Amino acid sequence: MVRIKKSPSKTVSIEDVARLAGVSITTVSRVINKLPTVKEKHRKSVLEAVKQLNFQPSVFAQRLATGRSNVVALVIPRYEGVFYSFYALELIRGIGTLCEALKLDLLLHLTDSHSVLNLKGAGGIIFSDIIGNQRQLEDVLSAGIPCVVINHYLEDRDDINCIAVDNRSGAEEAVNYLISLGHKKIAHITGDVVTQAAAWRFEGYQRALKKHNIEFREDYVFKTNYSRGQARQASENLIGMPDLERPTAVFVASDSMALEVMAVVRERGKEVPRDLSIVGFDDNPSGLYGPVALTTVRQPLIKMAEESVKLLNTLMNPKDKLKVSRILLPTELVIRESCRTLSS
Amino acid sequence: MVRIKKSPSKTVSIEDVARLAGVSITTVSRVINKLPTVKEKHRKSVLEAVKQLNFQPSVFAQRLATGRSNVVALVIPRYEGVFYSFYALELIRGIGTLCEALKLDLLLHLTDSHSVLNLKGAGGIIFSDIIGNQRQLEDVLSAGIPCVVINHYLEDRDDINCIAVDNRSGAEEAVNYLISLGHKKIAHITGDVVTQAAAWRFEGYQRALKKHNIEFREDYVFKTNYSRGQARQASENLIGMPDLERPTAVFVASDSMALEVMAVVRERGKEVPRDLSIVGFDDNPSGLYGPVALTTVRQPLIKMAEESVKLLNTLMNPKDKLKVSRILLPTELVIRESCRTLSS
DNA sequence: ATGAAAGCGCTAACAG
DNA sequence: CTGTTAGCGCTTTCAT
Repeated sequence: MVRIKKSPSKTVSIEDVARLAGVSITTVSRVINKLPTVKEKHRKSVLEAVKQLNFQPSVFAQRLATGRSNVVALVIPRYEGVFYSFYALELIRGIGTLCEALKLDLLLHLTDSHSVLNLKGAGGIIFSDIIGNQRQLEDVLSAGIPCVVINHYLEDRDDINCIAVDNRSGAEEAVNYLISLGHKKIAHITGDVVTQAAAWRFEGYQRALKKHNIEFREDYVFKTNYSRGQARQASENLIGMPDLERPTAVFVASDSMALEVMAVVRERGKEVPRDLSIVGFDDNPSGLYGPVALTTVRQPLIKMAEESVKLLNTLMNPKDKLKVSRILLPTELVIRESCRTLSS
Repeated sequence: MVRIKKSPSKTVSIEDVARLAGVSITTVSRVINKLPTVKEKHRKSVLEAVKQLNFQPSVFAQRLATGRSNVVALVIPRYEGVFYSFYALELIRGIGTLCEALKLDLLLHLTDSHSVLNLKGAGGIIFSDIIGNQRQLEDVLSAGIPCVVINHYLEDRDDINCIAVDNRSGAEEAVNYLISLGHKKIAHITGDVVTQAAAWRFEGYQRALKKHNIEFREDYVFKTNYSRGQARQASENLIGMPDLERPTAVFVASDSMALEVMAVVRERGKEVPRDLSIVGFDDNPSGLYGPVALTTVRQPLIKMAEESVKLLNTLMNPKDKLKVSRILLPTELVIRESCRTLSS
C-alpha cells in the first residue's frame, strides 16, 4: 500500500507536531488538552514542537471530533430601540470581555425577530431581550442548546435560565424617593414598552403612586422609543403644561433621555431641580458631567452581562445537571443633585 | 463485515437525509450546495427530507472538509477611548447587519493589543483601529488570512486593505469654515490622539490654520480621551480664559464632546453661537436635539462598516486575485446652527 | 504511559 | 447525472 505524499499545505497539523516531537498524534493531543497522563519528557518536546511550528489546533476539527463548541452566540434583536443609549454597548462590552477571558468565542447575531438562526455551531446562546423572537428561543430550547435570556425575566417559564434587572423595584424606589421629597405631581417618560425593561419601569412607577394613594394620570405619561428626540418632544410637552397642572418631578426611563429633559428645562429658562426634579435610569457616566449631577437608578448591566456568560459557561460544561437559574438583579438608587424637596 | 448500528444520536446528519430521500450523501451535498447537476426529482425529495428531518448541516464538518470558513472576526482593541461615543456601536451595528445579510458569522474580539488572537477559524478579519496591535495584524498577514483594517489608513503599507475616513480633510474643512466666518481664535478639543482618527483631526486643524496664516497656539489645544468628562474639563478651561484671549470658536473632535461644550457654555450664562461657535465631528443624531442644532462633520461610519464587510467578503471568495484596496472615505460638513459669522 | 485505529459530518475528485 | 471513496484534523476508545 502506498502512502500518498502529503502536498505541502500551509497548515501545520497535529501530525507535523507529532513527527517533530517524535511521538504519536495521540500524545500530542493529550498534551494540548492538558491530560495528566504524559511523561514529562514527552510533554516538553511536544510543547517545543508546538512552539517551533507555531501550531494552532483547528477548532473545526476539534469541534467535529468532540461535538462540543465553545462558541457563545449573542442574539440581539435588530430593533431600533435596542441601539439607543449605552445599554447595548455596555452589554456587548461586558459579554465580550468575559468571553475573551474565558476563551469563549463570541458570535454576534443582530437578527430580525423572525429570521431563523443557524443553531448548529453555537455551544450556547445568550438572548438579549425577547422582542417578538420567542420562536427563536423555542427553536434553541428544542435543539437542546444551553441558553440564557438576559434583560427579560420570564415569569411564566421556569425551564429557562434568565438574568434580568429588577426594573419594577428600581422604578418604584425612584418614584418613592420623589414622593418622600414631597412630590405628588410626578410624570414618567417611558422607554420603549415593547421591551420588558421599559414596561416594568412603567409598572414600578404606577405601583409607587398607587401605594401612596396618588392618582395616576395618563397625561403625565409620555411614551418614547428611548431616543433623545422623542425625549425632547416629551419634555417640551411636559414643560408646556399649565402651571397648576405641570408635574414637579419626572421619572425618566433612561439617563440619556433624562439629560435631554434637563437640557430642555434649562433652555426654557428654568432650573433643575428648582422647577423640575428628575430621576433617570442607568447610571450612565454622562449623567455626571452635566451642571447638575443626575440622580438615577443604577442598573448592573456589566454584572448582568458577566453573570450570563458565567452561567452559560457552566451550562456548556455540564459537570452535573444544574437546575435552572432565574435571577433578578437589584438596582440601586444613586442620589445626586437633580431632585429637590418640595416644601409644599 | 458488520455495520455497526448507529446509536440514536440527536444530531441528524447528511446520511439520514440521504437514506430518507433514497439517494447518496453526495447528492444531498449537491443539493445543499445548490450545484446545478441534480435531477429535479431528486432535488425535490432531498429538500423534502431536509425539511422533514429539520436537517442543518454541521458547519464544522463543512469547514473541515472545505478548508473555508465564513467567519468574519472583528477585532476591537479593548481600549477605553474606543468605547466612548457612538462610534463603536455604529460600527458594530453596520458590520453586524451586513454580515447577517451576507450569511457571514461575526465573531467579536475585544482584545488587549498584545493578546494573541486565535487565527484559525476565521475566514477573514476586520481590524477596527490599530492601537498598538500591529503585532496581531502581522500575524494575520503572515497566516495569509484575508483582512481589512478600518478607521486607520496605513500610509506606509500598500499590501494591506484599509478603509478609513478622511479625517484630515474633514477637520480642515471644518476649520476652514470657521475661518471663512471670520474666526481667528479657534480652539481644538482633540479626541484620543493614540487613535489615528483623532490625530488626523488634529492635523487637519493645524493645516487649516497654517494655510490661512493663523498662528497655532498650544494653549488653544485641549487633549482628551473622547470622554464627556474630559470634554467638560477642557471647555471649562477654554471658557475660563481671559476675554481677549478666549477663542471665539472651537472645533471639537466628537459630537458627544461638542454637546458637553455646549452645555458648559450655557451654564456659564453664555450662548452658542453668540459667544462661542462650535463644530463637532460625527453627525451623531444627538446633536440635532439640543436647543441649537450642532454644525458638524458627517462621517460615513455605516458606510465604512459596510464596505469593509463587502470587501472582506470578496477577499474570502477569491474568484480572481484582486489588488489591494486602500480607501479614504470623504466626510461632509453639515452646517446647522452652532456657528456664527464674526463681524469683526 | 503510549499508540493504532475508528470515527465526527461533510466535500471533492473520480468513475461510471 | 449519480455514487464511491478518500480525506479534512482532531479526539477517543481500546489494546499494549
